[in-house]
Amino acid sequence: MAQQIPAPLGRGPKRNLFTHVVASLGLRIIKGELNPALPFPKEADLGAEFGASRSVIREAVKSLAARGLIASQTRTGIRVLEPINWNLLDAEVLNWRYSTMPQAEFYGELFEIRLLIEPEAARLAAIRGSTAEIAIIEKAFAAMSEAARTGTSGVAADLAFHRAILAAAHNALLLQMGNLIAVGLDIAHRLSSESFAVFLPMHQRVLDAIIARDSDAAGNAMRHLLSETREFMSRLIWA
Amino acid sequence: MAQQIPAPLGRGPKRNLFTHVVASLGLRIIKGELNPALPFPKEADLGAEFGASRSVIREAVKSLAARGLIASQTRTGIRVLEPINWNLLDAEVLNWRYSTMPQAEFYGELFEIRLLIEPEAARLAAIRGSTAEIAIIEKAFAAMSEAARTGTSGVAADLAFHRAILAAAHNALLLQMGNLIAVGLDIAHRLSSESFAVFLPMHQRVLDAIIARDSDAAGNAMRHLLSETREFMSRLIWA
DNA sequence: TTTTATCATATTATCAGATAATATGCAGAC
DNA sequence: GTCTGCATATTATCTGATAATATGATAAAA
Repeated sequence: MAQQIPAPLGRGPKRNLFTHVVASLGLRIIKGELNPALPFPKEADLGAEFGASRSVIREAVKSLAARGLIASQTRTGIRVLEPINWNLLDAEVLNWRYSTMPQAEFYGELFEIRLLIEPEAARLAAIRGSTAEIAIIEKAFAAMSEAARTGTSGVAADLAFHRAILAAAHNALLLQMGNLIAVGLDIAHRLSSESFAVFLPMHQRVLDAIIARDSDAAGNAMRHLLSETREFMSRLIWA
Repeated sequence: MAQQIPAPLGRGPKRNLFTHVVASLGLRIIKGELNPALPFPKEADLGAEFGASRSVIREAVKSLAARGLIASQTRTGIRVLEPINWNLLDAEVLNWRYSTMPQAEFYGELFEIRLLIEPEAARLAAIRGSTAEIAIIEKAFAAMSEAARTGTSGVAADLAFHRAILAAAHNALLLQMGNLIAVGLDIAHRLSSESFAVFLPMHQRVLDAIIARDSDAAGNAMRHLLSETREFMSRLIWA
C-alpha cells in the first residue's frame, strides 16, 4: 500500500514524526489541555490525528511515559499522570514548562533552586575540585571573557562555567541540575544578549575563590552572582 | 507464524517484555557494561537476545532515550550517552544506580542533596504553606506515630511527611526531589525497619515549627533530623 | 439485596514483514 | 589531496495481523 503522505501540519522544525508527536503531546499535557480528568485519545485516534502509524504513536507514548507524563495500560488506555509524577528536570519537560508558564513565575522558581544549589556547589568545588577540574572552570571563564570582548554569544561558555563548578563538587546528583542552569541561561540570553558581560567580574570572583580554595568566599561569591542576576532579570521581565 | 514463547529468563517480576527489556538494558548501562566507547547492539541483535520483536525493542530504546541514557540515529545505530546526560532523578535511573553503586557512596551523595534541599523547603513551608497544606503534613505525622505504635511499616507515612513539606514550599522543582527522598527512605527501611520510630520526636519538632510559622526553627529542625539520620545510617552501613 | 462468578469487549501489547530515509565510507574524478 | 557520487547498513515508518488483559455487563448464588 502507498506510503501515507505526512501531513504538512504547518510550523515546527518537525525533524521527524516521532519527535513531532512527542513534542506536540508533551506540550498539550503541560498546558493542561490534556489532563488526568480527561479521557486521553486512543492510539488509533492519535495515529489518525498526526497522520502517523501506530508504531510511531506507541514510541511517542513510551517516551512521554518515561518522563512521567502519562501511563498506559491494556484495555484501560492512556491517561495523564498527576503533575507530581512529571520529571520536571528533564530538559524537554523543562522547556515545555518554560514556554507555557508565566515568565516571572518560572523564573522565580528556577532561581530559588539555583540559589539553593549553586553556592553550595561552589563551596564544595573549592574543597573537592581537582586541579584538572578547576582548570576547566578557568577555561570556561576565559571563553566567557573572549566572547565578551568579541561581542559574540557567551551562553555556551557561561553554561560550561556553571557546569564545571557542579562537576568539581563531585556529586552526580548535583551535576544533574545543569539542565536548570541551561534553561535559565537561555532565558537570560533571549532577554538580553549582552547581559552576561555585566556579570563577568562576579564570575571572576567565584573563580578566584575556588582557585584559592576559599570555600566560604566561593559560596558567597556565587550567591552574590545569582542574586544580582535574578535582580537584573526581574527588572527586564517587568520592564 | 506461531507466537514466540517468551523466554523464562529466570528471576525478575517480568510484568511484560517491554519493562523487562528497559530494566535489563538500563541496568547494564548504569553498570557500565554498555558504555559510550562500546558499540551498542543493533535493534535486530537486541530482538534476538530478548526474544522480542523489533517493536518492543524500539519502544524500550525510546524509553531509555527519554531518560537520557542512549540516543539512536539512522544508519549510525544506538549509542550510550555520557553520564552527564542521564536523568539521575528519574525514579528508575535512581534505583538502578542505587542497586549498583557502593552503598556508602550513594548514601553520601543522596544526603548531601537532601541536606541542601529539605531544610530550605521546611523553612519555606513555614512561610508559604497554606493551612490545608500544613494539615497534610500533620496527617502524615499522625500516620507515622500510629505506625510506630502498632509496629507496622511507616515508610509510606514518612515519605508522605517529607513530600508534604516540599509541596507546602510552593516550588514545583523542589517537589521533584521527592524521588530522592523515596529512595533514601527505602534504603533506611531495608537497613533498619524500626529506625523511623527513633526519629519521631525530631519529625515532631519540624512539624511544630512549621505550625508555629517559625521558619528558622523549621529549617534547623529539619537539618538536625537529616544529620542525625545520616549518622544513624552511616553506623548501620559500616557495622 | 448483595455478593460472586462468568463472559464479551475494547484497548493496549506483541509479532511479522515490508518500504523509506539517512548517515557513513568507499570509489572514482578532478 | 579534495570533492562528488554511489552502495550499503541501520534506523524510521508503515501495514496488518494475533495475544493479553482490564473493564463492565450479565448471570448465578448467598
